[in-house]
Amino acid sequence: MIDKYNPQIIEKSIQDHWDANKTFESKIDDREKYYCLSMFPYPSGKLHMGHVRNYTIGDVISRYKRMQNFNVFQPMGWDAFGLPAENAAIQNKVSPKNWTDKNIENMKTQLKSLGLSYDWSKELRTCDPKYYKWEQVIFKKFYEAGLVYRKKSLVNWDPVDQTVLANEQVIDGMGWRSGAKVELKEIDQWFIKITDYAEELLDSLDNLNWPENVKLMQKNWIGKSNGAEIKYQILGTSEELTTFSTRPDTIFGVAFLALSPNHPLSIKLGDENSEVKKFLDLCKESKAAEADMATAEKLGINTGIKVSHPITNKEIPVWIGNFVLLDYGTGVVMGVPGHDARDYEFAKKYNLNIDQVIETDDNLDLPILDKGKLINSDKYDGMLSDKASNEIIKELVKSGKGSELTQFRLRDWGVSRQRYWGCPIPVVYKNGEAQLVNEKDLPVVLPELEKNKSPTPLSQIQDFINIEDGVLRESDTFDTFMDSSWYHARFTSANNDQEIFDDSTKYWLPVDLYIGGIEHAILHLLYSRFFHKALRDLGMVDGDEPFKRLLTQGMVLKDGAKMSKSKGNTVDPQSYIDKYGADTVRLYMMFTSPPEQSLEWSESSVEGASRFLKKIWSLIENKTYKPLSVDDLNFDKKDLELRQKSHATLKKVENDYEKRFSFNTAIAAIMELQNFIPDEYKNNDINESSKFCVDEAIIFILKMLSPIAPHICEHLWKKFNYDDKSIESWWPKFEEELLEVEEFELIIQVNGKVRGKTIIEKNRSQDEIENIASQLENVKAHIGDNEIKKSIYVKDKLINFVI
RNA sequence: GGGGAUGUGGUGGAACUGGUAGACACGCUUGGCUUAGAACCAAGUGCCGCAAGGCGUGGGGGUUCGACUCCCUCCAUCCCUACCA
Repeated sequence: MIDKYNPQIIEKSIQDHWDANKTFESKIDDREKYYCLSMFPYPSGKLHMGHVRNYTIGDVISRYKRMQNFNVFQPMGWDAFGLPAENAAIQNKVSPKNWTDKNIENMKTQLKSLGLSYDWSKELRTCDPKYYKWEQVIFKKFYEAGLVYRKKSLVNWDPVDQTVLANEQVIDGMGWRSGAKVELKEIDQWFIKITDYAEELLDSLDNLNWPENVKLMQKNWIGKSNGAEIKYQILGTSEELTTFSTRPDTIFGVAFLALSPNHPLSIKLGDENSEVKKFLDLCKESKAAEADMATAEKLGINTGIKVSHPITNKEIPVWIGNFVLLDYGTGVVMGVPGHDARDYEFAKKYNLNIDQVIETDDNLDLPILDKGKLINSDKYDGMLSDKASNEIIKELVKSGKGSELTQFRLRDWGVSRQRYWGCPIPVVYKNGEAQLVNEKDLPVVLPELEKNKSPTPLSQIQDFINIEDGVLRESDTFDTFMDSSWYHARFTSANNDQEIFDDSTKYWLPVDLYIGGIEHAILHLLYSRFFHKALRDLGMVDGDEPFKRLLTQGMVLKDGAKMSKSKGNTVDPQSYIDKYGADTVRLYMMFTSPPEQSLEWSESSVEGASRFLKKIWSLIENKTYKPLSVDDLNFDKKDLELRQKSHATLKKVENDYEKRFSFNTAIAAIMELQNFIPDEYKNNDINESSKFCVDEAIIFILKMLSPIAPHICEHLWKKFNYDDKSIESWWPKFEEELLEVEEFELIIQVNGKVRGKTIIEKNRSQDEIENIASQLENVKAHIGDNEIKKSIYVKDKLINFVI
């Protein structure tokens, strides 16, 4: 009698067994290591579908690698500092710490119920002083290495709440809580010189086994551009305005210069002129986010100042433009309306000259953005853009009005946050002068909040910031991207209180495979790469890159949209785990979409996944392995076909798991194999050769499926009783000679359309093939009386007659 | 605004290197089992057409003997845009 498949019972008992035996704790040994890391979650309270998908992918690969005899390290931890904890604390009157701790506890239980093979003995949480102590140490070392400095920069300021707002907290220009009009404000902040590594961050992308789109995004983000620095003398003074341009070939088309509203000259003019001041104030009613800046209506004001063109000496007006960023280039743009879309829009609006200085073959309407041939450019007329740029730079160098310059779009990393729930920046100010806290005095511990008191920025906690007369503590915390830039390395030495990294770090790093959401393609991954390189230069880690291979998973959607509380379209994974079991949820996640694409949630497909596991269960549950030797058996055609299918499936699944991360097609192949087993083979009273073949298929199916559905496979493996080892202790081998077939299906096309199919032996000559193909009735009918002009033969695949 | 992706039946997807479009599932239809339903089993299922056949991978154009795949162009959706993580 077949027992019913009851996932709740078997999953719980196997998970308890894993826990009790510390099955997934890793130790250094002499096997090849494999460090498989999934991006750790922000402990928001509950797992969401994106987590389930991410962590299932990582677990499938970890389990597969373990079966391939790799020494696998798969840790898990918590990105535990951040804004949501502060918001929840204000809303629910609990401290951010308690809220976070409770969430972690809950989510950890959920992760365990998914059967994820984590080494929990290395668990980290970034809000733990034992963790962030080392972050403060790193910051100090960066400071000593000259990578840290202070400068003013813009933030979203809520004048009512008197706080700095994150971009997402500014809604339609208003503070989300106060509703007050948000303004840009300049404050002093700590910066890390990521730009020192811009060139290397760009160059070493080439060697990474990462998706091309991610590498491209990083490349564009770093944004190396070659151009020129060009100086314009301000008329009536000896002062100059310096601009950066990637298109010096368009210099004869300059119609205006535009200053950033935050440029020192703009601020000076604002102090002198109330109209300018009004305009600068207007520019402050913006949001710091680039997308908002770039889509805002282009506005400007003429300063009345004029500069002289460095080549023609013509007078050029200087404007202030709200679209000019202080942080990029020199904060001054040379406006060439004929050949730049933004400059064109600006010039149209304010009736400035629009001159064409570049000509191309196909473009007629200005602005012409492509390179081409110069016109209206004096002695450079007729020259091509690239050559002209070089010549013009030469002339500017000669006259001392310019030079060649390479610029990066990448800006230094502002790490200061004016918040409570973050890692304190280990600095004190003695009489206003910043000093790093001594290493022996680290960590600077985040002060606890008074009971039932909402969190406030550290600057308002007097006991914390006032140390003694004339000595104040820094009140900013670190950007949480700091916390997540080095956790992958700390996992390897998680329990070492004496050193940040140790011999284990040397053994496990780099991460062999890093898995996480595509939304982290730029910031988190770039910061982590930078950290790794900076730590390397401090002699703290080896190698140039932290993540050898990267897998970016797509979003989990419902009704075509990202699941979110505000849209009310969330699906709670836990209810599905409770109802169907972890194996079904894991199988569903892996089967429904390839990992890199977005996944549309579908209720009924979960049923389908569950149905497949039930089929596997009823196929195997009442069967036991029978030891037989191939040499004593005589296989008939059907037996051999099944063996061929089993081995071909194993080969395909290996390729899909390893090379393509294509779990959906691997599962489809396993389903095909399961469907391929003849019904009569499913009985227990069959002859020995058939028994051997069906046993082989069962062994392969369980082995291939176990990384995805580990509980049911482990359970059935034990019952099947092939050996007394865990199912994860070895991976089967396919036999290449079984895969060789003598026949194939020839496709016959006439003018590229399929008109016939026939099964024939391989390795025939083209003449033979043509002969056979043209005999087929349907092919004959389509050729008719027409002459065959040409025939194309693709060996052992198809023949195409062209008439 | 800029950067990066995606678009294939009623649905999720497959086609890996330019060579059979729709594997594998879901759903649906019909039949079996059942008092009935659920579950399960079997057959069918891209669209139009009685059929022969034609059409078909977001729209339009191109390259090729042959295009989901390569090129141009347009449209829609999603991700990132430096203080959400």
